[in-house]
Amino acid sequence: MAFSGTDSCVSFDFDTTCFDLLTNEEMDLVNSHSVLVNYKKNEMVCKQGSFASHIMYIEKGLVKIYLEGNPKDLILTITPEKSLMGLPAIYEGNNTFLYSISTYTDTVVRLIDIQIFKQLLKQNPLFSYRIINILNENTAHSYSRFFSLTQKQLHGRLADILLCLSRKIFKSEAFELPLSRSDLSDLTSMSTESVIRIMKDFKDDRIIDISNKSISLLDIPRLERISAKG
Amino acid sequence: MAFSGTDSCVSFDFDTTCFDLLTNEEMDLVNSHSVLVNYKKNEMVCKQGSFASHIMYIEKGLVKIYLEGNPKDLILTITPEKSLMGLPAIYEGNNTFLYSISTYTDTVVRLIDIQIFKQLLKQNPLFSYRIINILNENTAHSYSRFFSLTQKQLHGRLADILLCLSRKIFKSEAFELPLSRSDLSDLTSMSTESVIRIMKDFKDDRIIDISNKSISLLDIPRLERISAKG
DNA sequence: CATTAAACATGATATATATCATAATAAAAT
DNA sequence: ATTTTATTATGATATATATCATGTTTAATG
Repeated sequence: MAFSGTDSCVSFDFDTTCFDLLTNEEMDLVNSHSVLVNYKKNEMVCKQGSFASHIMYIEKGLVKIYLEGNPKDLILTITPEKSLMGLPAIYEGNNTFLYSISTYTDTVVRLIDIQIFKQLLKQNPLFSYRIINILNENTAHSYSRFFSLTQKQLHGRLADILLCLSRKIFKSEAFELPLSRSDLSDLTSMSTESVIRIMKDFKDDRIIDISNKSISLLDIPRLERISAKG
Repeated sequence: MAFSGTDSCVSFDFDTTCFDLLTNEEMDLVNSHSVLVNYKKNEMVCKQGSFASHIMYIEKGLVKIYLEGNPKDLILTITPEKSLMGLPAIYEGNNTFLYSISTYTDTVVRLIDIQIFKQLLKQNPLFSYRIINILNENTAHSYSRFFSLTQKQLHGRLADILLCLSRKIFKSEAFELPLSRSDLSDLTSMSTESVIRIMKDFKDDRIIDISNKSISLLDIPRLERISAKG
């Protein structure tokens, strides 16, 4: 597949922030117009469709960004710390959140006044150039997932997600998964039962090992082949 | 469905260009570093994965932007004139086209040197602010389609596309469709036969009328209900 | 104009995947 | 600790949708 495989994943690399490009005065402005908020596990950080008064930056924690659906949600990305969220709300004429966000772990989020953020974009072109880079990174990621979800079948989609959780989020071949099977199903656009069955297939074939919430990828080349095949 | 319906569509509204925000000197720079190219029907304008030396602006015509897949492509958008394309290639470290583009009609494209475009972004913050708006519009559109393709079934997906072609591209309830059934299938992520069958269903139910390449939407409220229901 | 190729159409069949039903665990709450 | 609730698990069945086969119409080409 032309658009296959390993980058068809969950989140993006860009964890250098954009804030190093601000002057001291601009940084002061950010600090004086932002607040730190602590969220507990499974709390909602923002609600799709509501007015977006702020841009969010995860200082610490892990969240999901998702579209709300009936009966099933669609998780767009799992996003770790040092990430900006809510950027698409910077759109003249409709300042609402495109998606909902909720936490998997206790999470610290910096909420930055959107007007201040817009002002910085308008006055500091290197800052906005960096933001354009981040937006484009997100777009690339989004297309990659788009392709995975629409062109691959169950095994390929789940392989994509497992590879990406390992590489981009937990940066290890073995990790404790805070997501439920139902979350994995919202991430791969399949039923929860299918997630469970395919996890079992992978386990029976010694491609992964699972015990409760612990997952370890035993045969990554094989997972990559499954991902590439579709 | 929370993310249902009418904006789950093919292209975006933003046909005000960004070039009105440039100074005369900047506009001169654009003109001296861009070329107009004429493409015939069914020609490729850019190839996914190749180096992106330029940003593209459609002066006239109609194109598809798509991800190449095997065996099937995934059409991301149908894009009419006065649109910028290739913006995601503005990404430090990997200047390649994320997608391929090819024409449905004879098309005139302005190719703008990407280095000049980047320079303008870095020196003119209002220009880059406008580009951020365009990127965010594209993101909103992309999520909306993402939702449609992953959460709705065939009838809903086709209804979405028909509504959007009518509203956003042809701006009429009756139009000549330059896309083949196979294109509609790449757009809705279903088989060509399914497109044909569902078009027939819609015709039998007097929701649309089709004769050869002419399509007219007879019962838009009904199409909207089909779209909303999934 | 004749010929070839492409697009459209339709029925029969196969299959991937969801849904439903019912347990068995594990986690949370009283 | 014990009840309640959520999560994981597994088999049987249903169904949406793709695939295959074949024919027809439309468009392209020599």
